[in-house]
Formats: sequence, structure tokens, C-alpha cells
Amino acid sequence: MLSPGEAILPEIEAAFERISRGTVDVIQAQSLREKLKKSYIEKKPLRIKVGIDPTAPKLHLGHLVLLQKMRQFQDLGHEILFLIGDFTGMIGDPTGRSEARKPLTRDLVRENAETYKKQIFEVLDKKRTTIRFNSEWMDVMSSQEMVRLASHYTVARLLERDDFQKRYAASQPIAVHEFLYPLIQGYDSVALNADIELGGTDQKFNLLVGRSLQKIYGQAQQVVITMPLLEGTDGVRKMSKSFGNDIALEDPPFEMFGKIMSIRDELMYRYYELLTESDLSTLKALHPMTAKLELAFKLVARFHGEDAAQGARNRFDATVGRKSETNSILEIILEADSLKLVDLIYNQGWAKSKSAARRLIEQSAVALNQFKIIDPNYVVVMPEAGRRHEIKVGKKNRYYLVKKR
RNA sequence: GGGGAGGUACCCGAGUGGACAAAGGGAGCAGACUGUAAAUCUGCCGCUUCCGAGCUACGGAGGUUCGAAUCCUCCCCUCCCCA
Repeated sequence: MLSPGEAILPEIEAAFERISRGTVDVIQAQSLREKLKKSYIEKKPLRIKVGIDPTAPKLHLGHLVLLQKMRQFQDLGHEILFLIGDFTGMIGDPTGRSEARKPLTRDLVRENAETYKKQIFEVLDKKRTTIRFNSEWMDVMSSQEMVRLASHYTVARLLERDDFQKRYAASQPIAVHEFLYPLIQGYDSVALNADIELGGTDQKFNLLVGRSLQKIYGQAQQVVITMPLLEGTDGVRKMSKSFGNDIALEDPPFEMFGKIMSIRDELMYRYYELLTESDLSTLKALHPMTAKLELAFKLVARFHGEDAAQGARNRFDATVGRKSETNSILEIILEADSLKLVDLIYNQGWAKSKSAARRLIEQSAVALNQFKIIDPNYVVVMPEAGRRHEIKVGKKNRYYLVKKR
């Protein structure tokens, strides 16, 4: 006869497997199993801490990696503590490449928090999410306590942190307050009495500080789970708005669809692994293009609904695909009788300067009614009533031009 | 307090008086090709332009010079070493 513990083992193992998908570190794996088991037996949800800094309120697919994992925890019945680092945000996060970060005001932080809420609940379950701010406990911490906190860690250990190490070796500045950052973030785990902390691999050090501090403050140590940093559309650097390689959750359908279609094939499987729960081996059997179209559809549908995803798909085919379905091309209505092609391209925002527009023309990127125009001085004469021009500029812009009546 | 090294375009990074709107790489854009806006190859990649040219730009402000990213002065910022 099985003991109660053994009977639930397969379920625990299934949960463990699901949580492990895509992770880089699970420290300690055994401890995670035990926490899952204990939670199951006692019917007490685990407290999952996820810290986020309040500077970049526009979430993108890189953030979705974490959100997705949080959602999995919630589906398994656990509670997410969504910690907005408003106090630490006012210090400025040292992990960022540029140390110079403008301090955020309280109002701005609250405002950003609202923006977050709107976006995260597209993925997270409201009932199992608690939003917290670390100013709750940091604002009231005395200097004495702060110093005591600092005494629990040594400079040598702080210098173990990868980016501190690199910067130190490369003779780059490290400000003293940056050393405080990991300590405070670690202390957040103590304040929240977290069972598990989830973060990107760049946060690993900070998350481990949390573990150490919990031990010092006499708490059970949290399990640290790190997720990879998702590469952006360039496939090279991590996804970040400042690199311009991001796909925002709030990107309009067509844009999101197109951006996903532009990623490298290998990267697509990574997106699948980290952003969906689809089975990877069946995907690899598909034609890459089919798989990518499915991914794009899936993600757009998730944030905009299936209809919007279908619309984006149609427009993608019309713009890029060969078998163009002309009915999904948008019309642009203009008042002028004629205008310079360069001005048209610039005014419509297809090129960010007239020089760029001119270059596009010279590089034969522009076609009017299927004919390439390579004369940069070309003047477009608008069509008469009931007719329209088809204009294509580069790969991404294809429209009909109609004269306003 | 003293000595030394630096700050170059979206990023990294060459350039030390003219051929520099500034090598090279990455990112971005376009064309060809294709299996998609993948991959690969090629081209473009500050702004304006009546296509002659003009304007803006190598941390900031001045100066030397026919001519400065390059030389000088002051200032700001960073790093290292010594005290």
C-alpha cells in the first residue's frame, strides 16, 4: 500500500516537469519538489515572488517568458507576489548598461504600476496575484537597520556578481549604492517570506542573495528559478525596447505578426519553448514557415483575439506573400491631384527622411501599379474617380491610393 | 593631493592636421534569390537639395591654422596607479 506521500508523487513530478520547462537554473531542484509536495499536502499555495523594476512599463515578449511561467504556477494553484521595485527603482538598477538613470518620482511609479496591471492581467490570473511595492518596508527602514542589512554581506561576495566583476575588471565605475541594490532586493524576499523567486538569468545573483538573507533572518530559503533572457528580433541581443528589437504585448496585430515572421528560424523554436506550452518535437516536424506562421498567429491571437490574428495573417499574405489577396490591402485617401513620390513616401512615414525616401526609390524599392519607379523626381498623378493606384514601398508597405472626392 | 589613460555615429570600435559624413563589425533598410519579413549574396545606411552643392556631427566652450575628430587652453565625465 502506498503512503499518502507516494500516491501524489506522479502529480508532483508532473508539476515539477511543467515548471522546469525552459528554465536555466532551479536552485535547488529537490527543494522545489519538497515545497510542491508540502503545498499539495497542506493545501497551502506557495508564495512566488517576482520582482520587476518600474522603469519600463511597456511589456514585451521578453517579459512574457516570466509571465508565462508565473501563469503556470497559478494554474497549479500557487500565488504570485508581483513585486514592483519602486524603492529600488528610485535608486536605479545597476544591471542596466547605462548607470545614469533618472530617478523616478512616486507619482510616476504609481502611474507605471497601473500600466503594468493592465498588461500583466492579459496573462495572469487576478485572483492569484498580489501586487506589492518594496517601498512598503524600505521607506520605513531606519539607517541602523540598513547598516545592519549591509553588514550581512561582504564586498568580496558582491564582487562575485558577474556584471560587477566585469565592470571592475574593465575599469568601469561601480557606485557604492549599486552594491546596496542586490541587498535590498534580497531583503524583499525576507519581507515577503517568499517560497520561490522567479527571475531572468541576469537576476540570478540577486535572487541568491535573497536566499542567503532569508537564512540569516531565520526563514526557510526560497527556491531560485531563472529563465533565459529572450533574444529580440535581431536574434543577437536580449529583447529590449532600447535596442529596438522588441515585440511589445501592445503592438498592433499586424505589426506583431510581422515582427514574429521576421525572426530567424532557430529563434522561433526558442520562442515556442519559452512563450508557449506547445510540444517541441511535433513542431520541428513542420515546415519552418508553417511553424512560424502558427507561432505568429498564436501570439497575436493571445493578445488581440483570433479575428485580429486572422486579419494580420491576411494582410501579411497580401503585403509579403506572392499569392496576394488584394482585398485586404488598405486604402490611402489623398486630396492632392499630384505629388512628388518622395514627399508621398516621407509624409506617409514609410521613410524617416526625404533622403531615405530618395534612397528607397533609387534602390528600386518602390513600385507603382507593379512598375518599379527609380526616378527620384517622379511625380505621382492621382487616379481619376473610381480608379486607384497600387503602391508598394519596400517589403512592408503596400497600399492603394485613392483621390478624395 | 600627484602621475597616467580615455570620452568617436543606434551599439562596439579604428582613426592623431587635408584624400573624413569618418575604417571594420553588429543592428537597421533595400534588391536578388527563396521556404517567411528565415538563411545566403549584393547594395544602402546624418539632414536638405533646383543634384552644382549646402548644412550639422567625433564629451562641452574657446583658440591656432588656408584647413581640426586629429594641435593648444579651460571645463565636465570615466578608469588605473601612487599618496
